[in-house]
Amino acid sequence: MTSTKQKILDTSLALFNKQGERNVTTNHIAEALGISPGNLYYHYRNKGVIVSALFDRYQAQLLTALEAPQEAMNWRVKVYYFESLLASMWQFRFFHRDLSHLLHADPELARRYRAFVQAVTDRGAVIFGALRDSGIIEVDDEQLQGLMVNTWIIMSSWASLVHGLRPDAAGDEALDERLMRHGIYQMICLEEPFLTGEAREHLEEMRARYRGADVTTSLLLGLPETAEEKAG
Amino acid sequence: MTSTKQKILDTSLALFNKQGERNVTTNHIAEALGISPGNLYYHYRNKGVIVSALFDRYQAQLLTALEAPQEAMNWRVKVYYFESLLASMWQFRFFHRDLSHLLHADPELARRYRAFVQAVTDRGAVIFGALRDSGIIEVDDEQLQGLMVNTWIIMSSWASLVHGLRPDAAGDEALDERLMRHGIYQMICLEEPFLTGEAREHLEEMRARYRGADVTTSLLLGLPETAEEKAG
DNA sequence: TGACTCCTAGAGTAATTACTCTAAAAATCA
DNA sequence: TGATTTTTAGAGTAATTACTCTAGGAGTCA
Repeated sequence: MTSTKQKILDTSLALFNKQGERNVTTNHIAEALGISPGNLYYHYRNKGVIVSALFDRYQAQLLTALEAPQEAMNWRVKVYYFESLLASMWQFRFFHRDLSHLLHADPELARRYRAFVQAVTDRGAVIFGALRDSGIIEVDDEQLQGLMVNTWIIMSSWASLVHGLRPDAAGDEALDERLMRHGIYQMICLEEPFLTGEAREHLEEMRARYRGADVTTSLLLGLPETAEEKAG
Repeated sequence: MTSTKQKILDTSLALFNKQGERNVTTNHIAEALGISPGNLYYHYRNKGVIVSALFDRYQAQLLTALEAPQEAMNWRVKVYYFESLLASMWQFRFFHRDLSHLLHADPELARRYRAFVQAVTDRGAVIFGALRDSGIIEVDDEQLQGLMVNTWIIMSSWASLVHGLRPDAAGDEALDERLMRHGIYQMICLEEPFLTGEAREHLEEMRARYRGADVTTSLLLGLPETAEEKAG
């Protein structure tokens, strides 16, 4: 028996992800829950604090996923990082999708977001450093820095990109999952040139595991991928 | 003497870039121009067609910038591509920043946007192919595909990223320019591992030319960069 | 039972905003 | 000049939407 307060967050998140924060009114949220608007406002005094509470969740989840590795780094641990990070960002994808508006509407959230990115890049640097120390990637300091920034961009934009190109994926869970995982594939492409040793040996295995389609852009652009689809 | 119709587009673009499409009402646009709302609606029957007209401009400009190279590819031409592409995207940065909402609000625009991305990736493939044929980069087909998708992500997200992290840059033209150019630096980081021959020899020169700061994340996160700034 | 607190309902409001309508000024043309 | 078309103004409207307010149910503890 989850509380009304929690259910409001869950439902808001689901609706925000599906329709975008701008298109979800507080009345919609209440209706989806079968409660009154007044009830909703009893628990959250305005829409902004719902968004803010969701950001709390998102932030906590992502920073946890970014905690420095306990054990020695290896290519399996690395993949685990990629996967859990992208999964969290996917779960709260409305946030990056509507980032510009959300930050504009709430300066305090904007401040917190910047601190959050700071924390993410700090922890990211630790992780990439560990990857280097473990001989998984071979990079100099400047390359590491560039790689990290680009990784953050890909990660934080992936859901938006997919949403813009494949709005039809909403509701199709299998396709949704496939598109999400292809984001990991793009992250693999990003670091592939720097892979060394054992990690490089497993490159093709990793690629195959996350590649969403034979032809990347077909998946992203929603073009037919197989001969049958083309025929049908 | 530019026509009112053109001036409406110019002003809308400026306001959209500065404040975000959602936060700019038709009345604001009219007021900024010193004309009446009625006048504005005489020229554009609703707000959507203004956005749509701006997309026309953006699309035309970007696809022109993506035309296949006439002459043989060399590293200078390549840099020219990067710079003119990112400049165009920067000029219309409101578009990618509010993409999710804009596409949601106008299914026809969404359709056109997808065709646009299709055209961009088609032309992008030609250009990256030319880079490979000219011996500037060394990549196999899969790497080329991954590189191109990642390049598009970085390019199309750069303005949003910057806006989220450095809202203070609005109004400071020098800083604005510097942040934009650092996007090119990130693109250089992206393809750096694949550079060969003469292009690689000019790598450091290129990096220095576009690098916005000694420490990348300082620029992005707005941290003090120099000893004086730290002291002050 | 009664008192007290938490939770809920739902009608209603104030503010915003995209957009309309009428009418008149300005430009164009016969 | 007069007729016609293009362009402009600006008051006004309908719809949306975040949010309020009052009143009452439901659980808890004396």
